[in-house]
Formats: sequence, C-alpha cells, structure tokens
Amino acid sequence: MARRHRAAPAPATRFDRRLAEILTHATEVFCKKGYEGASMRDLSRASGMSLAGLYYYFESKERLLFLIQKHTFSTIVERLKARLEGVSDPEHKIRIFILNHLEYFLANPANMKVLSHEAEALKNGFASEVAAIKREYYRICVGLLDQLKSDRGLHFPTRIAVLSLFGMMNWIYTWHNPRVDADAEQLAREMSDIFLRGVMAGGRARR
Amino acid sequence: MARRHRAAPAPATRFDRRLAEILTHATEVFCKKGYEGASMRDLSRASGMSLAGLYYYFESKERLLFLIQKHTFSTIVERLKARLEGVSDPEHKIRIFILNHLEYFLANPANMKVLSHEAEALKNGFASEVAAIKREYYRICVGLLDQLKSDRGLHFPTRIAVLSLFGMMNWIYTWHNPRVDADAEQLAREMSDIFLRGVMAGGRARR
DNA sequence: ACTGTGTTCGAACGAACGTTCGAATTATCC
DNA sequence: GGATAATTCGAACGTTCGTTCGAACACAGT
Repeated sequence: MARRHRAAPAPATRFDRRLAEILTHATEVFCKKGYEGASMRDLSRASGMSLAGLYYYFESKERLLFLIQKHTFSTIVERLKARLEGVSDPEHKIRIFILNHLEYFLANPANMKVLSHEAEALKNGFASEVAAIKREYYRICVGLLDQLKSDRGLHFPTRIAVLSLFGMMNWIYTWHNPRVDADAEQLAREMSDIFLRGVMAGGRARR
Repeated sequence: MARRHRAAPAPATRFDRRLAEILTHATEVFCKKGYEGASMRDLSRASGMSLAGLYYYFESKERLLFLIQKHTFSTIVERLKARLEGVSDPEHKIRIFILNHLEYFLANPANMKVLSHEAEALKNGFASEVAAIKREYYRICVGLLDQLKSDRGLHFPTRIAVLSLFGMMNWIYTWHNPRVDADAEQLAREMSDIFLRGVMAGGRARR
C-alpha cells in the first residue's frame, strides 16, 4: 500500500529500482507498438511481471506513459543546462543544444520516440505537466536563437527556425539506422552546419 | 457484393463517391484520436453510417487507413511531378518541392498528419505499397539535391540533408496553427531560405 | 406489380481491453 | 521464529474492440 514520494535523489529504494526496470521495458513496448497499441498484457510479458503486479507500481497505463515522458524530458533539459553553463558564444551554444539533443536521442532511441510520437496521448493533468517541460525546452532554444540574432544582426523568423530545428532533430526517430548512419557527434555537426548556415547566411538582407 | 476496380478515372460511381466521403470523415477521426485509438464505432458516428454499413465499402479498418494514406501520398507525388515539369534550375526545383509539400500540408492537415503520424500502423502488403510511394518521393528529392550539388560544386551529405528537410516539413503537423502562423507560400519561402542557404553556404569547403 | 441488384442496418459474435480484489508469497526486523 | 509490512499473483470484473450475418430497404428495368 505504501507509495514513495522520493525526496532523496540518490539512494533509490527497492521500489524505485523495480519501477525503473518496468519503465525501461514499457518504453520498448510503447516504442514498438505505440501507446494505444500496447496492452497491459504486453507490458506484463515484457517486464516479466504479472498483469496485476504492475498495478502495485503505478495506478494506470496513462500514468506509466507520463512517468516515461517526464523522466526522459527532464533528463534532457537537465543535461542541457549543465552543458550550457559557462558558454557564452551563441553559435557554440546552439551547437551544444543540437549535440545534447542528438546524443540523448541516439543513446535512448526508444525513450525519444515515445516522447516524440506519443506527445498527444496524455490527457489533462498529465499532458499539462509534460507540456510545461516542453515549453521550457522550447523557450531555451528561442533564447539561444534570439541571442544569435542580436549578436550578429540577423533577421530570420525565430519561431519558424526553432520549430524547423526541432523537426530536423525529432524526425530522426523515423529514419535513423545505427548500422548505416553516423554517430551523434557527426550527425550533430552536419545538422548544425545546415541549420546555422541557413539562419546565418544572407545576414541582414531579407525581403 | 460488387466491388469496383475503378479503371475509369473521371466519372466516379456512386460507390466511389460515398467511399470518398467516408474516407474524409475517417481521416478526421484518425487525425484526432490516432489509428489505434479510433474505433470503428467512432468512424461510424463521424460518417453517419451504421457500423455494419461501413464494411460494405472496405473490408477492414487497416485497409481504410491504407486507402487514406495511398490516396494522400499519390496526390502529393502527382502534383509535384506536374509542377516540376519544364523547370530546370535545381534551386528553383527544390523551392517548388517544398512549396508543393507545404501547400498540400496546410490545405489537408488531417490527411498529412495521418500520413506522417501513422506511418508505422500498416502491416505487410499494405505497408509495402505505401512504402513504395514514399521511396519514390524520397528519391525525387535526392535527385534534386544531387543535381544542385553537381551544378554548384557543393559537398553536403545528401541523405542527412533530405531527411532533415523532411523533418522540417513534416514536423509542422505538431505545431502549425492557422490562426497565428503564416500561409503556405510564406512558410515555404522561409523554410526554403533556411534549408537552401544551409546546404549552399560554405560551398566546396567542408571538413 | 415483380425481379434483381446495390445499399444499409440491428444484433450479435468471440476476443481482447484496463482495472480490481483478496489471497498467497516474500522480505524485514525484533 | 513469529509478527508486520512489502510485494506478487490468479482469477475475475464489466466494457469495448473489430468483424460478421441475415434481413430489410431503395431503386432500377421490365
């Protein structure tokens, strides 16, 4: 009957560790079959726990997806902030932004596909909490681009640029094949080149 | 019991017209609730036809999705080919490619979301037939970029560029709001600027 | 009015769905 | 080793799923 409300960050109780295992297996299933397409029985099979046993760790299938998305997104934002610390050149910052995103993407493809592809699957409270993290992540990127614009006197449309960048990066889950495609560093370099030259070339002259 | 195998292109029998109506309504439902999340009863309600009546027009829910995806994708490719005819400048051709994609996207957002978001929902025969059209569309874009590369002596990675471009364009279904965002022409111009400058700036010098 | 074909529907099928519950099992601490 | 709490499970709940079937309806042409 006890449910932990984890204040301590590090120790990780048995409960938390087992929950994390289930989350990992569930992520793979959601990735392969989609949130709606995956049944609780699929999750039970994948995690090696009985159907009823799963409900000791979370109260609904929706909350399980929520836990996956929130953890994934929080981790990305957290790592990004740490990497941006102390860096001041806006171009360098954007390259870090892209590299951070792609590194996590290729290291945790199932997590990122579930985050990208099942973005509309949550409802009400669950949806808004993930949306808040997404908004923060979006605003960070807007901030970096605005800084680049004012530093270099550029005049591209920020919103379109940011969302195009997200599209470039998030679409990866539909095509990346680790056996034929480059690693995160090279991919990030190539995408950064295309994107940064795209917004920086042409400079002040527009329309 | 009769099922038309439409050889005539124009006349459109009553059967074909009614089927097209159902497809339109079904597209909206798939768009809103997802393929797995939409039930046949949802489709019945949306199209104003009884649950059993739907099966007179198609033999399964999966085939319904297939018909939607195939028609949407075929239309895009067909329009693209018509628009590219007679154009020889590769940059212009790529701008036409992007404009064609975005115009259709914003004019038929539900169709394009179902095409983009439910790309993995079909199985076996259905999946491979749509995949064939996708491959053709992809190869056209590769051809345009290769032509641009050889014409201008550029050295960007084609595959990454094409897939980044698709990401930029297809991601739109996650954010475009007709009340705040520009129309297709302006959007296409902005994305074309970012993308084309991205692959053209820097020129021959890479690495 | 009659016949045949195209179209629609109510009712039902078995299967699978998410979730619950009480009992059984396992770990923890005195 | 016995008491207490944490964890797991089999079995079942009521609901909804995609699909089927035979009867009913609509509307030709005769």
